[in-house]
Amino acid sequence: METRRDVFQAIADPTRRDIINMIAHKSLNLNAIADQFDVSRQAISLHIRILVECGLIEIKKQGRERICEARLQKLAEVQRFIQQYEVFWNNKLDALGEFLDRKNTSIS
Amino acid sequence: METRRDVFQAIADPTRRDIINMIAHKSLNLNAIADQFDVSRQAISLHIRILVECGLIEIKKQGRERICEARLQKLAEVQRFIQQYEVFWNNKLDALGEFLDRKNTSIS
DNA sequence: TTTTTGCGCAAGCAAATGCTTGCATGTATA
DNA sequence: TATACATGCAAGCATTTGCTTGCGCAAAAA
Repeated sequence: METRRDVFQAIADPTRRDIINMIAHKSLNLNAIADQFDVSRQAISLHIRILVECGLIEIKKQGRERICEARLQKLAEVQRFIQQYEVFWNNKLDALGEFLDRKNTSIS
Repeated sequence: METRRDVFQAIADPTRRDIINMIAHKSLNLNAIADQFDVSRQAISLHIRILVECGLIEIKKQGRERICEARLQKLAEVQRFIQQYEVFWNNKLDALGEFLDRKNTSIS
């Protein structure tokens, strides 16, 4: 049912973006992450599960700890989506963008 | 209450990403957009409202029609988030990435 | 071995999300 | 003017989301 875990949805939540930020350069265990937030450990655990399910985090068991490591390659999918529209805010192509804009104000 | 309309959340929904795709190069009125989907016109209307609220779409009234134009500059915010992690999947920096990865497997 | 620590599981809940149908209204068109 | 079209508004509803608390269990520490 909830196989809808895609990366776009995963990064939609600000807490999850914070978690990504937190472990991007330094892997942390679950409780160390949860300590940084005001919400309960369990809430963070659920966020992490979502990140795991969509491939943005990998968990390595180490004794009783779960070390969360960032696997951010999946963000490339989002980048691909964004990049195709980069033309619309990129300075060097602003002229083109506005041109297309004006050209299509009226529908066919 | 629902001023939580941020761009990340807006693009989390596949239908809304489709809408963005649809009007990126060609502005369309609301019904023309809704016709492309299986869901009701009203459902699409709500999606468009969300896109308007976060600044990704601008509506120009034209007679009885509402022309939806893409204003994708706001996507730059997402790009900024993504770009800081580009190093983690960029080939030329893979070595560095893996190095940092290994280095931080154990928490401090 | 007893206790503490790290974490998962499960139930419960309020709010948000995505969708629908029905009705209202302004704007073109016949 | 009567009618068809483009759209908004509102109510209702099922599902998902984000969160909480309480319990259980295995691993580490005392």
